[in-house]
Amino acid sequence: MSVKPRLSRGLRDLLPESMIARQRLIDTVRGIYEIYGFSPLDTPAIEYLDVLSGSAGQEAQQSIFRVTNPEKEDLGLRFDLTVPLSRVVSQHSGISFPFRRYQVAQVWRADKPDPGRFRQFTQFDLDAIGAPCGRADVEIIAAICDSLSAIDAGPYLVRFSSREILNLLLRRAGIRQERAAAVFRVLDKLDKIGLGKVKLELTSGYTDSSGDRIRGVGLSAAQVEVIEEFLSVSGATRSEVLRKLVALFSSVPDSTEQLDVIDGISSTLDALGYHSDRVALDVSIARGLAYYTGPVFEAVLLDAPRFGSVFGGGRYDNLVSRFGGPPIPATGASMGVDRLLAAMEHLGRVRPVKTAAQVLVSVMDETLAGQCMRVAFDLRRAGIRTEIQVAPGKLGKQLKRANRLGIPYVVLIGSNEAERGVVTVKQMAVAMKQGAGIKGHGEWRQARFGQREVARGKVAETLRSLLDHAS
RNA sequence: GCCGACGUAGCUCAGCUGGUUAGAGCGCCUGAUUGUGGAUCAGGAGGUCGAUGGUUCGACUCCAUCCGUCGGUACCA
Repeated sequence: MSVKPRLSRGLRDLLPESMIARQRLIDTVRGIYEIYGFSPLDTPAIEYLDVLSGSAGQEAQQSIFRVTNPEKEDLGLRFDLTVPLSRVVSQHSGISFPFRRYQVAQVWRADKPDPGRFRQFTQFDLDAIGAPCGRADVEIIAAICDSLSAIDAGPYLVRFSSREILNLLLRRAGIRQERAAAVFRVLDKLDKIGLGKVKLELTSGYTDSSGDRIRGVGLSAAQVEVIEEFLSVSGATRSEVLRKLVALFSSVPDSTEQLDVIDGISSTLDALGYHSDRVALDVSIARGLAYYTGPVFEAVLLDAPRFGSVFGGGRYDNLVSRFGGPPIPATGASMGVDRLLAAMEHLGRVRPVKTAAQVLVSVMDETLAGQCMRVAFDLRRAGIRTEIQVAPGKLGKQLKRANRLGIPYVVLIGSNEAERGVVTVKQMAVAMKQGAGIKGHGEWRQARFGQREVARGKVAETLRSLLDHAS
């Protein structure tokens, strides 16, 4: 009885066609983070369950994939990279702060999968631990911008706000701090469900179209009015929004100090060239997450708003202290690699590439295979990504393979070439263009479009110049 | 998690109110002067009809449960 090949729910294979674009994106972003002087970190996929679940509520524990080991300990797969990071900085006493690291790795959540949302997915995190509010947040936001620009994701907007601004709102509206998490979670949905439903959910709740009862937070009408007034604060620039916030919160004690922090971040961003057209102060950004304590931010692709935020992050000054010791100020952001790729694919900004190979060295005649191999290795040593035909087959089949995989050049070495110490270089695209009008099979075959003979010693040089001109 | 729809070849689907050997297009493989992709033509492979149980003389078709997919909603550290 054979085993049926299959994958469990929410898991998927990433075939070469997906992996090539993905790795290029990751390489590009890694380059940005290294330019910023961040260092790489890796941690195990498996952590102790209590290490993972401490920070999150019990509802969060449900989405942890549980595992065990031969010692029968309770373990789980990491659901993000921030919690393992806070373990690392608490556990390794030799670490010197600020600890600025990046990490790209798989994480797992046992949630219901949705389009573009899987149970195993990749996050690319950038964090600075031991960095108080200010420059560290600025450089995280700047790195988000530089990454989105570098990967050519199209127009984007980083929106940021601050938990402290939201706390001012709570004080102005007379909402107790214990309700903060519930209120923020509802506010975070503004984009998705609109003001009307947000207001309902903040008060009495409502019954949605599927008949599901949505529980309300139970605020008073007067409190919701204050929130609505706050949410209507907007402006063309960050400084305009800030001016309005200063006016709005003038009656709340200490509000200017809190808003000065945001003002500082905003003006530094301006000085560095990150202006309001791509980094907006948007008071509706709450981030659902409970552990944020200061600035919070997220990024969307403006042409693909339905994919939601492709970066998310914020300041979490208390997270590390749950492993004991003093609070360590920290800030960071996480790129949703899968979501970002899905959005860019949707926008046609990811060119599908089936293979990394630029050249296929065909093998027409097994007795000449040695020569073919030598040519292939000459190309490889010249830095040209080269596949050599490793399975037997007719030339037609080999060309078909190159065509299908999108390999732009094929090197042909048969007895004709071998006798004269040359090889034939075929440019697949040129041949396709030249043969466009041809109807008959025989004529097509004999025309041998897009081919040129090159001396054996010049193959690498020739292909190098062809490739350079093509790109 | 909850509500709803759906599940037939690798993909997109057809299959009349239950009735013999389940079809098409695309894709794939082979071939059409043995050293040439494409187009065209000719062949071919591939499905225990999502799984299990039930109703029936008989089930791809009806029923139940499970699994999965899609849509909505919730969640998203």
